[in-house]
Amino acid sequence: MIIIYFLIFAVRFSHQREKIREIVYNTNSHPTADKIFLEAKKSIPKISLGTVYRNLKQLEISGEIKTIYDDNIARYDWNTEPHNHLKCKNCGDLIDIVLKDKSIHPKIKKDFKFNVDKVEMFIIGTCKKHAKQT
Amino acid sequence: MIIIYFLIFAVRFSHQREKIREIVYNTNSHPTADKIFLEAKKSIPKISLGTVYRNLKQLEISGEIKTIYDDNIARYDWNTEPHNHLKCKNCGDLIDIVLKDKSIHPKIKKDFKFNVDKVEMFIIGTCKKHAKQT
DNA sequence: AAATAAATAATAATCATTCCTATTATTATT
DNA sequence: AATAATAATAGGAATGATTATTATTTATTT
Repeated sequence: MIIIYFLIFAVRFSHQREKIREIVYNTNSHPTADKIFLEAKKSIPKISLGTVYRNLKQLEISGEIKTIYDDNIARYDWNTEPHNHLKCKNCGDLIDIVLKDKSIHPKIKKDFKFNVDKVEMFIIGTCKKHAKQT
Repeated sequence: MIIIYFLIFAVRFSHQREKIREIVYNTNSHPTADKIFLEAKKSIPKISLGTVYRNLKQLEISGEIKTIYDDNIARYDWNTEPHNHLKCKNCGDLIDIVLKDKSIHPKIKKDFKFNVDKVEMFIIGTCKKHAKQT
């Protein structure tokens, strides 16, 4: 027996979603849902936090943004290309970096029989603004 | 002027803390606070979740255990040596691995003027139990 | 054994996030 | 342009993880 599901999912235009997308795409600091909410409020005063979360999830599903977890809170990133983050323990800033080294993938596959999809890396330390001179 | 602070912090014995330490040290699955709480309850029925969290934090501060964040919940690890985790997206299991390659430290220091303390890496994919054959 | 102060149990509070529902807004159809 | 269908919203309640509060208990010192 063959069962075919058609999931018809009509995504309609919404001003709120446009604004949320615009905010994420214009922010480099990996904002939290709350930051996005406060920013969106400036132009859409009645917007609700639930709307922000719902649309962020939808934008993530459609591949337009990426969610990253910093300790236990979600942050949102316009950069959907594979990349990693430096986190300064002094200022909390997240800095995007691209490490193009893919050599660990085959190594992990060989050593642990584990198929790697993606590597989420948080490199913790002190950024140049806060480093003591060495 | 020289100011010297003596922070006298008398840590007293407690059965609850001993049990919590014992549970973490005998569990390889990176248990959550709740799991530890349920396990501790078996021998200390009146233990409270607050006690579990308070002691886990204290054990973390004293360097006896390590906290890792898996998406948005905290897990606890007896392994305080630098290591990383493979996370299977099917079963959610976390597998400890040690990647001894420290070559990214000087590279990041050079390229980004960023002093690396530690690298937290979550390698997401499918473990051997759940991998399709390739 | 009495005095002390750290640790606890129980519970309230908080914070991020998700869920619920009556209402509103977008889009397709007449 | 009006109508119908239904996706999206605002507002608020609910949830789940974690932290804070406080009266009581317990380990240690005197």
